[in-house]
Amino acid sequence: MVRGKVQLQRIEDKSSRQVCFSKRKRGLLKKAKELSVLCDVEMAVIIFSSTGKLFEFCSGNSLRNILERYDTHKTKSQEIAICKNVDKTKQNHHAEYMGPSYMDANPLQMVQRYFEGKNIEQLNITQLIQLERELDSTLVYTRGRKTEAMMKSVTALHQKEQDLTDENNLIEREISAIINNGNLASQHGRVVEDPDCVHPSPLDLFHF
Amino acid sequence: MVRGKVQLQRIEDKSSRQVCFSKRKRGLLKKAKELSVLCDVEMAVIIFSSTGKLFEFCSGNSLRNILERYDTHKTKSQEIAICKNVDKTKQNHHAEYMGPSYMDANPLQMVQRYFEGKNIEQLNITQLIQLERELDSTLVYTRGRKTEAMMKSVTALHQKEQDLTDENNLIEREISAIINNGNLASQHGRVVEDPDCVHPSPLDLFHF
DNA sequence: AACTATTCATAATC
DNA sequence: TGATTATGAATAGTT
Repeated sequence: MVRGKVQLQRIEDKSSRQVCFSKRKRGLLKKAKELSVLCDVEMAVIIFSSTGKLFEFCSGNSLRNILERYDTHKTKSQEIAICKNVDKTKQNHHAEYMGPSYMDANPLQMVQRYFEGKNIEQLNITQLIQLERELDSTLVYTRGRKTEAMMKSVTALHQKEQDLTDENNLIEREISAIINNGNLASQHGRVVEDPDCVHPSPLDLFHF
Repeated sequence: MVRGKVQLQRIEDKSSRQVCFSKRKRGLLKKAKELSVLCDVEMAVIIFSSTGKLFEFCSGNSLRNILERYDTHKTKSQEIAICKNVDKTKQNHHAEYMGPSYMDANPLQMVQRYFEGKNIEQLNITQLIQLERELDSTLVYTRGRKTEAMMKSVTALHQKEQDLTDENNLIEREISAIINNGNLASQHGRVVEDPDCVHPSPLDLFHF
């Protein structure tokens, strides 16, 4: 019996998670087969259980074929793909609330603690290969996040610079106006033009 | 309204098929996301519509990572063959058991969970750089260990091969001796050459 | 694109 | 584990 709406968050109890995985995996693979047959589409599903076991589905005969088609498709429209990914990550940031346990710890410490526990000296080859893969993907992820963060930072700095420039221009204009007014007042009492229209800042060219 | 059980076969009407695809694709991707989040598994879904358009889903950050893991998994049987050898020679009592807390989550999920909760604006770039450096050096170290372990494995295999070859040669000589003894007894005391000099094993070529 | 009448998936329970 | 069942979710057909 399903009680209330299912919360979309990691099931903490290991056993329940395993049972849920088993059931939902079956359900998903069934749905995948239905979709591929009913709608006559080429598709692939790859699932790694938390124990590292691989489950897969593909329409047609070969998953490898689909992956190749995927690669072809990707290299063809690489720029678009990159844009999409950026959008995805942007959305994800605001997506959902995370348990506090991960918010508190420093990620560096977290990772260090993890590797201390592993005792790399004593791992066998299989474990080393697995660890290498984990490290690699974590590194890729981290680099991505770093780049993103740096880009954001650069953009923010640029915005700040722009704001300050604008402010400077404004002040400059005000000073000019005051000086001109002073000149006018002392000379012929004429009013100055709006400086906004007269002197557009050259820095405007750097908008992006 | 759903009338009767759905037939598992291609929907012939193009329009209905398109509508069905649209609906079911959404459903499937939703289920995929639920499975990946609830059960904390790594997975990917790739769908090509009949019009050639690509739809995809992946847990974590990169579908490419998952495909790489898939490839690695597929070629794993070779690795296991190599590993068994070394694991036997160098018993790893210590590595066998590790605290379950560290074995459960992989570092990528750990790091992702940490950063997903944060807004990009709040990210500490210094933290990310430190993390990147740590991951990079651990990765380099791990690769070194892996290479070393594999070399040892290969050496051990080679040694085993050498031993077996020696044993074979010994047996061969014994057999020759027996046969020759028989010949001597029945013919007239002629002695055969040392088989070692006559038939060097081709496997000797693989010394390194 | 909405709206239901149904079937389907599955969380809880045994 | 495996089966059952009450309930929420998905969706085929209709508008």
